[in-house]
Amino acid sequence: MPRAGLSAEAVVDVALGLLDEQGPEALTLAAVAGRAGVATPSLYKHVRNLAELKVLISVRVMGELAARGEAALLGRSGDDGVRALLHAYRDYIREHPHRYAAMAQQPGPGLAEAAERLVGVFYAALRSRGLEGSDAVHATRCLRAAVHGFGVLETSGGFGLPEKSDESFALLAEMIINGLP
Amino acid sequence: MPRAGLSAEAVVDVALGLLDEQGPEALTLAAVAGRAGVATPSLYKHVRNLAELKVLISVRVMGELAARGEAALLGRSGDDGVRALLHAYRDYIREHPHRYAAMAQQPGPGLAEAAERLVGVFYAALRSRGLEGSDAVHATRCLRAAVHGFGVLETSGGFGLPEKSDESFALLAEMIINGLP
DNA sequence: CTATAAAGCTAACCGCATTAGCTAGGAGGG
DNA sequence: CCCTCCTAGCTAATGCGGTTAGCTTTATAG
Repeated sequence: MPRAGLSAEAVVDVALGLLDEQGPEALTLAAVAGRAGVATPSLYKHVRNLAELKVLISVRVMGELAARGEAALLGRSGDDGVRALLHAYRDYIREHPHRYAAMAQQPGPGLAEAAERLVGVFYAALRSRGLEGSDAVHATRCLRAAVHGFGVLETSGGFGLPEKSDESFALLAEMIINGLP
Repeated sequence: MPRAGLSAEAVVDVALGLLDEQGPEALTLAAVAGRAGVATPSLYKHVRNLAELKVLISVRVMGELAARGEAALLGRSGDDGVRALLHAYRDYIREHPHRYAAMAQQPGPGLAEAAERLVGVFYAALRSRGLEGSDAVHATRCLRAAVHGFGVLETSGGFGLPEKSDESFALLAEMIINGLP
């Protein structure tokens, strides 16, 4: 019988597939192993345990999100840049709700670098808007809070009424942009 | 040996204590039973299963939060009311971070009523500020998103830098209040 | 004083994470 | 071409948490 040829990266790939298709409940080592065509304990050759797998997933997702944000910022500056970043972030959440939900965690060890890059994107957008230092720190928090909160509420079904959530988000984005110091 | 004299309410009380002191990981039927001085399966006489216990916890927390908001709104109107509501909400999250984290869920059956009351508080604040109908719906979403996002980021350690988060929150609140239609 | 509904208990099962220790594929050196 | 060694993978086993079934006991109503 040929080997499966796994690796930590491959395990994360499989786990992300599972996450996207069946949600966070389904993210179990047994399920990942099954989908990878391997017995459960074999995963431990590539990943220390479930907790570490989750960290690796977070790192991957933070990277994707940061890349989206950086792309949105390309060639834009000022309010336009901030607006594009906010919308790019929210679009990602809508495309991969489970992936995003699996990310929101404390900045434990191993996550610091990826988290820094992600926050850096917000910081960069605000710098091009003319904010620096303490002002930028506070503003970054506001941007992150708004977009994170909106994404969570939207994808977890918190918006029951028929009003279009696109409109709600546009309002939120403009409120924040116009309110920046 | 005398009976423990449990009830669904009492089970929720015990569970909340556990949640507050040891976080969401520790919220296990075994732990609740132990703290209540009862064998694990005995809990099933009061609660259908763990999922239902979590729903009951959510209902309780939503109620507490709604009560806080209603109290903050008493005797205030317009921007003042909205500001007081936002701060009251955030204060609750800081006082009971685990409790709040355990609440954020989809509006499944049994939660609808409590969720409605909670959303109603936001709606009321906005009405006194002069918003109605569709405008109020969009604005409610913005308020909830901002305060939820900020609370989650703040309590999960997302704000690493030394800048005071009180200041950040005040900025967010004012940005939103000034940006209301 | 007794009958009954409810509260509690023990025993047992299942799924999942994790560990220990064995087996075998396959690459590198002789 | 064969031997050796590393390591991916396997099986077996443990422990914990949730859940179910079925028995026992308490307390209360009649």
